[in-house]
Amino acid sequence: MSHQEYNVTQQIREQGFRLTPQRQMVLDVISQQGDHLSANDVIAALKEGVPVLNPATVYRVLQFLCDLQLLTRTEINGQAVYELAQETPHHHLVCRLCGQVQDLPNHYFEPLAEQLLVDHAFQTELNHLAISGLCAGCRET
Amino acid sequence: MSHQEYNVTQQIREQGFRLTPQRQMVLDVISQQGDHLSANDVIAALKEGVPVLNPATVYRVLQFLCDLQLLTRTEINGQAVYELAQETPHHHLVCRLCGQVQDLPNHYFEPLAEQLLVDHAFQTELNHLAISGLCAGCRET
DNA sequence: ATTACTGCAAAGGATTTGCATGTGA
DNA sequence: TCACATGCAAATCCTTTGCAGTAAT
Repeated sequence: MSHQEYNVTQQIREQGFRLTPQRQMVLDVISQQGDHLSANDVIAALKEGVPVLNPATVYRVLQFLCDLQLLTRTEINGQAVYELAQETPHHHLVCRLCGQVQDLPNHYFEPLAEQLLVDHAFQTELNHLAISGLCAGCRET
Repeated sequence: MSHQEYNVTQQIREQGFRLTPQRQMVLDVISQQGDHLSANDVIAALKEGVPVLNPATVYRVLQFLCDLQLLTRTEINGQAVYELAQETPHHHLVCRLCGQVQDLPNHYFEPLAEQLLVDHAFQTELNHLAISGLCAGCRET
C-alpha cells in the first residue's frame, strides 16, 4: 500500500466510516492503474481478480470516496473519470485523436481567472477542467 | 422566421437534404427559446404545441443539425446542450448556484492557447468550453 | 417515383434504488 | 451487537436502433 493510499484509508476510519475490502479494492485499482479511470474501467479492472465486486457497489464506493473528497471526478468527453485527490487543483489536456490525457498545473488558468473576475465579476471554481485539442505527437502525423 | 434561421433552412436544402416540419420545429424552438437547450428541453418545449414530435426524432434532428454544423453541442455538467452555431467560437460561464449561463468570447482563451502551444506543443481546439464558478449575483448573497 | 425521413416500440448502456443479508468496529 | 455496507435484481434515465410506413423533392 502506497503512502498516499495509507493516508486515504486513515481518513476513512477517522471520519467514522468502515474500511471494507471493497473500498480497499477500488482504492487499489485507482492507485495502481493511475489516473483517469471511469467507473467501467474500475469494474473491468476488478474483474481481472477474484472476487468480483458488484457494479452497484463500485458506483457507491466511487461516490462515497468523492463525498469524502478522497477522489475527484472529472467529465472528459461526457464520461465521468476518477482519480486520487491531490493537494493542488490541476487540469487536463485531452488529445482528440489518441485520447491521451496529460495534467496541467492550475497556474495556467490564473490570469484567465483574474480577468474573469475583473471583467464579469465571475469567480471561477476551476478544477479538473478538460481542454481538448491535439497533442504533440498527433500534430506531427 | 428570423434571418439566421432562414439561412439555416437554406443550407439544409442546398446540401440536398429535406426541410421537414420536424426539423423546422426543432429549429424554431432553439431559435426562439434561445441558447443552451438540452434534448429534453427541446422535447418539453415541443409538447407545449401540437403535434408532438417523437423523442427519437428530436434526437435524430439534433444530431443531423450538428453534423451539418448548423448547431453546436456542449457538455455542461455532464448534460449535452445545443444552440445555433455562430460564426465565432465562444465559451460559457456557468454559475454553480443559480445555473445561469453567460457567453464568453474566445479571445479570453487566446493567451492560454498560445502558452500551451509553446510549453506543451499542445494545440487546443477550444469550443464551447464550460467554466464553472459563481456569478456576480450569487457571490453577493 | 424515389428514397430520405419519421414514428413506434424495443433495445441498449450507464447509473440508481429498495430491500434483505452480511460484516466491520 | 448493530449500524453501516454490500449484493442482487429491478427500476430509471437518456439515447440509439430496426423496421415499417410516410412524405419531401
